[in-house]
Formats: sequence, structure tokens, C-alpha cells
Amino acid sequence: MSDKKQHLYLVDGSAYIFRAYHRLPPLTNPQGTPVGAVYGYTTMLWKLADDLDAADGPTHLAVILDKDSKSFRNDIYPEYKANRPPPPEDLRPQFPLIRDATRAFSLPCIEEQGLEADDLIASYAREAQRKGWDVTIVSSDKDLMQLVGEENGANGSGRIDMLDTMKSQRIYLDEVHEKFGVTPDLVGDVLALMGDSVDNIPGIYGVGPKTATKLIAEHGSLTAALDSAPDMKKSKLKERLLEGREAAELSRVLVTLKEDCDLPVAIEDMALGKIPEGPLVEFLQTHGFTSLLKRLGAGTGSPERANNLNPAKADKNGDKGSVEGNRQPLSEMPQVDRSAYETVQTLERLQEWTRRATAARLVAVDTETSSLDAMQADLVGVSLALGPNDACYIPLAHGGTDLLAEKPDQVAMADAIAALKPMLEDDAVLKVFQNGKYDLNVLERSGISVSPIEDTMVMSFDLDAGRGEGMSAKGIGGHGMDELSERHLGHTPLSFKEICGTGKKAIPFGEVPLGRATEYAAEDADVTLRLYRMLKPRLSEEGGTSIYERVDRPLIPVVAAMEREGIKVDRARLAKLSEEFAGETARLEKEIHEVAGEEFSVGSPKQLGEILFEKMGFKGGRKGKSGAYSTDHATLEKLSSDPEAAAITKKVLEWRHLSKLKSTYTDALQAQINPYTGRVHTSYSLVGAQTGRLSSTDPNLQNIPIRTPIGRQIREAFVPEDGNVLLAADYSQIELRLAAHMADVGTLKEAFANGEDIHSRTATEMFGEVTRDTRARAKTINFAILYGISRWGLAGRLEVEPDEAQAMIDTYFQRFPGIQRYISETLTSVGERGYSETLFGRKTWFPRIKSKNQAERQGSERAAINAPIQGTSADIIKRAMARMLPALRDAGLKDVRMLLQVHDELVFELPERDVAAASPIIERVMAEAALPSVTLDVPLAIDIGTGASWDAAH
DNA sequence: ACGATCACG
DNA sequence: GACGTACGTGATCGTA
Repeated sequence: MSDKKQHLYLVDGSAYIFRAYHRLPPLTNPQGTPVGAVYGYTTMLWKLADDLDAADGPTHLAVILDKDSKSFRNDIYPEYKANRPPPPEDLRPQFPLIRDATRAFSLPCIEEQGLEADDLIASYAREAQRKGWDVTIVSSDKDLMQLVGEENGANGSGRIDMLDTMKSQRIYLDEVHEKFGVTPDLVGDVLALMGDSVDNIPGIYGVGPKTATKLIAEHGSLTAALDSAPDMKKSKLKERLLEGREAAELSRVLVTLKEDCDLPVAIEDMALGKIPEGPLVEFLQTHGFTSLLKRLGAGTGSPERANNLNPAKADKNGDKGSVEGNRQPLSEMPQVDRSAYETVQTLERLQEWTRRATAARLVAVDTETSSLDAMQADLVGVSLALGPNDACYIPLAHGGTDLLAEKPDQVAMADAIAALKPMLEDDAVLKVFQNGKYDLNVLERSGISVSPIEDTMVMSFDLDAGRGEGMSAKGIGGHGMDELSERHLGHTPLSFKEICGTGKKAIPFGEVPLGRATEYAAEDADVTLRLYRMLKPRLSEEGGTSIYERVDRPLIPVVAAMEREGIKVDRARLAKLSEEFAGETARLEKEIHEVAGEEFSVGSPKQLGEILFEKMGFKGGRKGKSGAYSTDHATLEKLSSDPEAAAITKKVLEWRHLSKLKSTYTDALQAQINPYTGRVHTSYSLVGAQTGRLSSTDPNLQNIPIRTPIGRQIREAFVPEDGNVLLAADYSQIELRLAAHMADVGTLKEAFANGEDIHSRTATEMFGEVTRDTRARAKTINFAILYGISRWGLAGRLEVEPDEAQAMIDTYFQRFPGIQRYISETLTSVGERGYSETLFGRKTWFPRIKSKNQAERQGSERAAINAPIQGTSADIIKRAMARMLPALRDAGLKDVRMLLQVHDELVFELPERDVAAASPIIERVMAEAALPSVTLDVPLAIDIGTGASWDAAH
């Protein structure tokens, strides 16, 4: 410790609390005061203080706050920060609590009248730097990036870097350069040119980061850049630089940090030591931060390390705890206590648990398996939870890999299945899962048809789709258990990684020692039950019951069954295609190298860009943030109009096409064939797409090629079993039909009622005649409407001037009255309520709809215009899916299997003899899927085809 | 881990 | 010539 270099951490407390407020749930303490942001702040301080012994951790630490919203900058420029809206109502009472929290940690908390936190941070950082200390500024404020700098042995000064604790990112010279394109000492000059709309720093109108960086990098300083203006050639930029000189100079003053403030506390007095527990305990108790209290009790380490040491204790649960679905306030729910869980190792104990579960009529269930792929996973164990901390783990296939080690005592698999099956299949016992589709498939493969079920992941999706942004586990989109537990329970469960490790060192769950396995597995069931108690009452309170009960919950077993069915693919056919594509790409690659005059990796956009635009000198320019040349399809297509360029770009386009097909489809699909079933089983995510659509992974069967003849060959490899055919049924133009209904557009409704070709009708309305060209344009415009139109976007697509695009939009609005009203009403409503809604009541939240960042806000607006339409379409096909097999079975058709869903299409496999009987039923179920909840003004038309391959069925 | 690219509705 | 230029996804590759 003594020889460790002094390292001062300066925490920008004010900035942190704003960010924490927007990222964390609106928790309240037992007194009803909102404390979400305070909680986030407390955990951050904890983490920092805990790093005391870490190599790069703090030896000294202080928190710096803004005293109030005014500072000396307001004297210079009264409008400074005048655009800032007042802080949200439920954030305001949290400001003083930040000071309480800091004091509770016995940390210095510094604020000065007339100074902003940034100035104090700058002054302290410089002071420490002069003394040769290292400094870390805990903030992500771009103004503070001016301070970043390296150690200088010559004058004995220390280094300064930054730490963004929310993104867990260190910000050093490279990061600053990446953001501003200049060294930290020039950041202030760049900021002065570009201004800042949030802080109301004027900058120079029309100059953004790109131009500002370019000017400063070129001229070396703000003054030099401004001085160069008179000599520039005539341009808008020149005018603005000349006009804006004064504003830029004012801005330069405003963004300059005051580095010579008086320092109210000496930096030596900021030494970080062991934190006294008394005040901290009191603070944590006052605000009900019980998970942190628990951590404290367990020592200073992380809760995981501390708690894992307890072996599971057997048999200490009586019949306690009620299990009704009433939400318990967080403060009344006992903390997770992993030592309370039981490891069930005898049939008698297992029977006792199933007896209690049956009596309780509500049980949370989780399965542990040997693989993430439900279609290959073997059951390793089952956990049950009946109440908080009243949970158990039943190991079933632990040990065995290491032949020398003794296998732990466990209930025989067959006995366990027999004991669990009656309870899991009992109609009177509700089984709660987190992502139940997975467990359903695993258990079904063990001969158990679980029903009825609830699913906390789907509940969360139906309540909060679009809300948990930034967090993203693959296909789970902020609705994974760890995130939900964090968000709703303030509790961090053991992570799978901690238990099983990652990468090469990962062990299968069956090799985890029973004590640890129980803590992990039973906790998952425990947490699932707790989440159920939080989320279930919210559904009815917040209007989510309808979409959950009528659309998504019934779909879970249906989609699970589709995944188990899988689809047959013709491996030999794919192999042959792979070979063909390999030959073609090799030939093209050689030719491309010849034209280029050197060998390079065609698959590297970077290398290709350099060949095309530097070595060969074609025009096409840079774009994109990374500064790399764009070489996407549109760019290369455009380049191909130059015959000389076409000699290489045509070949590259073809190479890309084939190599995409090979790597993503013909090769990958063969590898995805399940060795036991000989079929390909995709996994659908019920919560992957914000709008309510399904998504498909491993493999994605929702993006199998169809648009090119070569690509379609891949569809020919999707085939039925002998004696069967594939049947594809798709909704025709469903989104446009829904738009016509929802925006109440008479002309469009009439056209659909008459069975007209909708793009042709649009062409007639827009251009007066139908030709190939006008129909294509009309089609583009129709889609533009669905996606939330902008004149620039449409202009780009149609290759016309923005003015002309605007004229077309005007004509469209005029010809189809209702569209414009739909758009404005949708945006007003989303602006007021924060979410959009489908005809079936599915909500999608748009937290960025009021963003001050124009691009961000407009992006949200376009998504908000589209979401009700895309989402209603998703609701309709989901309802059709849930009704489909029962309807077919009622008609005596029990051999029809539903295999795939592709947003507006369902794919079936059925005996050839059943086609005639099944087709009208499939058509009717799909066409009537909105009924009786919603009666549409337009008919839903269904196209049906059958064939010996998916391609042939279209 | 991330951006670029491209497959689908 | 500005922050950006159509909605929703997932897989693969090259590169940092």
C-alpha cells in the first residue's frame, strides 16, 4: 500500500445522478420518497470505494457537486444553460440525499457557490497532477475531456484520465481523440466552434463536430481558424465564421474550465480508508437498501463471493408463506437468502415438495440443462420455489464426467420425472417460469407436458417493451432474469458465468458441486416467483392483461411446439450449392485480383475501399463515422455506371452475393441440422422485437433468401418428409391494409375491398397512369408512409430532388386524406403517454421521443409511426397461430404440423391428401384472426401455395 | 466487441 | 452543408 502511487478519484456527482435517474427504476424508500437515482449513486460509490486495493484504484476520493444552477458563467452570459428544463419532479427530492449518501460513506463532498462541479474538478485535478499524483475523473462529461493528459516524468506531473462508470469505460487520450479528432488541449476550441444546445452555448451556427474538428485540426487553434476565414473561398461556412466570430469567442470563454479555484479541502485530506460502518448502516436502513446492507454484513467483498460459501441446508421449510399474487412492496419482501435453499436428494423430500406445490397451487419452476439449445439439452436438475427463500434444487444428472469422483446422491431420473409429472401437468397448479418456452421444450422431451404456465419474461415484455434500452442480451432485449431482478428487486442473482465459467474453462452445469448448484438454481426459481409477484398485478393496473392473456401467453406453448417440429432440409442439396458457390467465388476472386493488380481480401470493406478509391482512383468519397470508405451495395451499384469501374464492382457485387449465401446459408444450415431429429430447429424469441414481432435465431429462418434466383435455390432445400408437402400461407399486403384501416383512408379501403393491386391504384392516384415506373415509385412511396416518411429519405430512394419528393408526399397526403392525421395523432399520443399502442392494446415505449437530439427524436418518431402498424400485424398473426392447430384438429386434421412463422407467413407440413381440406381452414383462421376483438374495415387476403419445397410452395 | 454488410418481412 | 436521412430483425466477416 505504502509504495502505491497516489491516485485521486474525483466523482462528478451531479452529472451522475441525472444519468442514474434516467437509467434506473423509480424505486421508493419505505417513507415513499423516490430513491432510484440515489440507489444507483450509492452502488457506484460502493464499487469505487471497494477498489481501494486494486492496482489502478483510488487512494484518495472526493465527490464534487454543483451548488445550484447558477454560476459565474451566468454573469458572463445570462442565457447560459437557460434551455435546461427543470429536473423531473421525482428527481428533485433526491438531490439532498446524494449529500447524505456521500456523508454516509464518510467521503468528502465539495461544492462552492458560484462554481460548477466541472471547475472544482479541474482545479483539484491540476493540483493533484502538479504533485505527481494520478487522477481519475469519474464522469463522462465531454467538457472535462479537456483535462485528460499523460504523465510527464520531466516535470514530475501525474496522469489524468476519466472513468464512465455507467459504461465501465476508461477515457484516455485515444478516446478523446476518437471523439474530437484533436488532442485534449484543443478540445475547448472544438467545443467553442460547435456549441452545445443543451448548455445553450452558441458556437457557430451550422458548424457541428465534423466541421469544428476539421477546422481546428487544420489550423491548430480557434483563433487561427477564425483568422483564416477572410482568405477562404466564398462559401456559407466562410460567411458564418466571419459573422460568428464573437459568438465563438464567447463560447470559448464559457467552455473554459476554471482551474484556479480555491480548494476548500486539501487533497491530502481525501485519503480513502476503511469506511466506518455506523453511518453507512443507518443510511442504508433508512432507505431500505437491504441488499446493500446484506452485503455489508457479509464483509466488504461482493455479495456473490460472500454468500456462496454457505452450503445448502436441508429441510427447514414448514408450510409457510402465502403465495397469492398480490404485489409485495420491495421493503416487505425478505432479502434473498441463498443459505435457506434445500438440495433435494431423496425421493421422499421430492414428494414432499411436489405435495406442497400442489397444495399451494402456484409454483415457480426452473430447469437446469447441459446446453443452451433446448432441442439438444439434457435435463440436469429442476428447481422449485413456493415463496421468498422457500426454494429447492433437485439435482438429477450431476457428476459422471469425472469417473474417479463419486457421484452425489440424487433421485433417479425416472423416479423424479414420475414424481414431478402429476404436479407439472395439473390444471389446478400454475407453473411460473422465466422464459418458459425453453423449459417447456426441455420438459416435453422428458415426457412432461407442462400446463398451465405463466411467464415473467413475456409479462415484462408486454409491460415494458422499448423501455429497458441499452441493456441487451441476445434476443432478450432487457427482459432477461438478471436485468429484471436488478430492476424490480434490486437484487443481483448469481450469474451463470460465475458458476460455470466462460470460454474454454467453462464446465457443464452437471459438474457444479451441489451446494453451489443449489444456490444458483434455486435462486432462479425464487427470483422468478418474486418477479411474478411484482409483474402480475402491474398487468391489470397498467392495461397489459389483454395483450398478455389474449395474444402472447397462449402463444408460448404454440411456438414451443413449432420449435420442436423443426423443418427438414436436404443436406446433399445444400452441400452441392456450397460447392458451386465456392467455385464461383474463387473464380471471381481471382478476376478481381487481376483487375485490381494485386491480391487483397475482397471481404474486407476497408481493403476494398482503398483499392477502389485510392489505388484505382474512382470517385465515391468517404462517409461514415469511422472515416472508412463506404462500399455497400448502393455505392458499388452507382460506381458501376462507369464502365471502367464496372469491370471490378460488378464482380465484387457478385462475389458478395455468393459468399453471403454460402457462409450464412448453405454452409451454416448444414451445421444446424439436429443429429437426433435430422431437422433444423430454430429458436423464436417472443421478446426480441420491440413491436411485438417474433424473431428467429440459431438459425434465423426468417431471412432465408427469396429475392434472387440464386438465393431461391436455398429455399429448394427446405423440404417435406415423404408423402407430405409444404404449404405456405401469407397475408397479402397486411401492413398497408392495416394502415388503410387505422388511418381511415377511404380510397385505399375501397381499393382493397375491390381486390385491386394496391400499388397500381396508388400510381393512378399519384401520377394519373400505371406504368412499370409509376407503379414502382408508388410502391416505394407506400412503404415510405409505413416507415414514417422524410422528404430526404424518399428523395434518396427515388433518386429525385428533395423538393420533388416533398411534392409527392403532399400529393399523397392529399389523395389519401387520413394518413397525415394518423401520423400527427400518433405522434401527439406517443408524446403525451410515452408509448404507442396496437389495435389489440400492445404497448411499445419510446423513451427518446422527447430527446433534444434531433436525429434521435426523429428516429423515435418514425419508429412510433410504424410500431402500431407492424405491431398490429404481429398481433394478428399470433392470434392466428394460437387458434390454428385446434381449428385443424376440430376438422379432424391431426397430421398438419405448423413449422415456421415469417412475420406475415406461416409454413405447414402436411400429408398430401390433407391439402384440400386444410387449405380453407388455414385461410379462414388467418383471415378472421382479428375477430372478435377487432373488426377491420378491410378484408385480410391470404395467398396459399403448396409444393415439394418451400420455394415451390410460393 | 463493434461496425459494415446484407439476408428477410 | 448541418446531428440524420425509411420501420423491424439476425448472421457473418474483418478489424480493433
